[in-house]
Amino acid sequence: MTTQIPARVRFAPSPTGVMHIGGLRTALYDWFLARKTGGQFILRIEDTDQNRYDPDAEWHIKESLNWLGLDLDEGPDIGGPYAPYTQSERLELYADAAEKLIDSGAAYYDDTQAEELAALRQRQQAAGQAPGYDNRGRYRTPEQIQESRDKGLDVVVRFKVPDHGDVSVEDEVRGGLRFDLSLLQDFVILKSDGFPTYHLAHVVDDYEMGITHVIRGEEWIPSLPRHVLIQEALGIPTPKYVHVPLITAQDGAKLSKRHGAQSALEYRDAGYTPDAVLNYLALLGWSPGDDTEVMTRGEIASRFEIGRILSHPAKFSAQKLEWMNQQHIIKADEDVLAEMMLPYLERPEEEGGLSEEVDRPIDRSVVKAMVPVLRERIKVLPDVVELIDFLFVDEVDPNPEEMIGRRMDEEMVVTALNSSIGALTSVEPFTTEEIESTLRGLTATTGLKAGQLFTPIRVAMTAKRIAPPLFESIEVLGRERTLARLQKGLAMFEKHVENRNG
RNA sequence: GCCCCGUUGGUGCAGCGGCCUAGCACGUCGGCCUUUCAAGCCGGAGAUCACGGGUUCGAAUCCCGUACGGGGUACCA
Repeated sequence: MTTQIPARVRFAPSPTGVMHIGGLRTALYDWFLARKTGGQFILRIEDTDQNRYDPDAEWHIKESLNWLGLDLDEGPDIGGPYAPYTQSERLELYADAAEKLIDSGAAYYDDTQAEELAALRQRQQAAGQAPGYDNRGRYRTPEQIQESRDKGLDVVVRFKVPDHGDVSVEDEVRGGLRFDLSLLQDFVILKSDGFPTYHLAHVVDDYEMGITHVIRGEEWIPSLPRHVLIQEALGIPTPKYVHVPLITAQDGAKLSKRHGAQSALEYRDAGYTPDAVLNYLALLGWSPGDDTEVMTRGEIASRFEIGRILSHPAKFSAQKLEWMNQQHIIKADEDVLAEMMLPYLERPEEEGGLSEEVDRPIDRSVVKAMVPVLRERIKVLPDVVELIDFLFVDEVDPNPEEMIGRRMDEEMVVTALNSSIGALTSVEPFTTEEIESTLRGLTATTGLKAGQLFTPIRVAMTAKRIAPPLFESIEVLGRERTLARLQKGLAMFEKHVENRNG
């Protein structure tokens, strides 16, 4: 591996709602780059929009990062050499920068009011012109501005965009980008409430914090020239810009609520493992260059390369995510997997957990014992609930009719149950291996096929047609409970037949 | 409208001028295995590499145009 300069990257969400998978994927790439290069992964909260501020959002963001295991080197809670990491606490910095730009003539105070701007836009549209600010505030005198201030009118700071020329920037995933400045109007950098706009704030902070790579969604490409212009005017360097492609839904549109679960924590609650989500998301817009798909986070981090980020949008596939989750569940460490399953089993019944009659905490040794046969049968963690709930309740209520499997008659059911009760009574030791060889031996003495023998047992034991492998289940259920269920099943079946026939 | 980005089977990717009669994976279909369900294994179907022009001995790969998709055009990020 070539030696690399440690990258300082920041994930800079604005706290306006839940954290969606698009943002999560950006955070992922930040983290991968930082970890691969031995740099720092920083969280910066961009709360410069007071109107859209959502007090729960910051918690949600941190919780999401934490769940995915994206550990921070610097951020609001843990601090760091460039604290504070919340923009609303750094307002002077932006005000200073704005002032500097005004002093140098790169920016100016503008007292054009919102209504005036709206009217302008309306007129432009009515005339079939492109809507946009017409730079009318450029030549206000200090006296005029002061007068507006005295009257309590809104005053903003706008950046003065050159009327001609163009700006060229290098994007790490798309290459050289060129923008015609004659198409760009003067834009606001400091709002009338004293807060900066994104354009000013992120440029100032990225410089102050020594950010080397700005990784963000491609929706930012059109405003790239603004950022470069500010940097030039401030006399600060341009960091490397990395615009990652959007993630879209199956219909090609932006992922939204109607496309199902989309926030990180919803995936957690639905039983996806952090590693699977991490792996799947990483591949949505990046690939290692060969056909490798299932990878650990360490493998991804070491193979991650900015140059291999795709430039076209990716469609989110819930199906492939499920498959990915399954792959990670199959590969996970047994003990870790058992621990991961516990919360889904123990959560309230109405949230999908085990029946209320089962006491919490549940016996984790039961879960642990079943993990080897469960892991390849579930796509998401909560799938285990209905697979092993029969092991936690005192009794089950089987449907006698289901005991009659394919190519079976009633007598076979009775034979199967009777013979297995006899055999299991004396099996010693009561282990999966012994149970299996004993029960299989019954096929010779009873003349039943394996399926004919095991179907009644399965249904009597679990009250299900679909269940985990029998022998393991019997061992875990234990001799007493197994026999009790088989006996009850047999009694139920005989009664059922009696009723039906007579 | 204008500006920007993109376009390989239903989906995600590989491909970086000849090794491509386009490879892998998800999904789908069929088979094997099998106590149910899975997992696993084997095999099949599925792509005029968006379209049209160039450049070249040779293009999915380079250039131009068109179409289509997405993004942007705020005192939102």
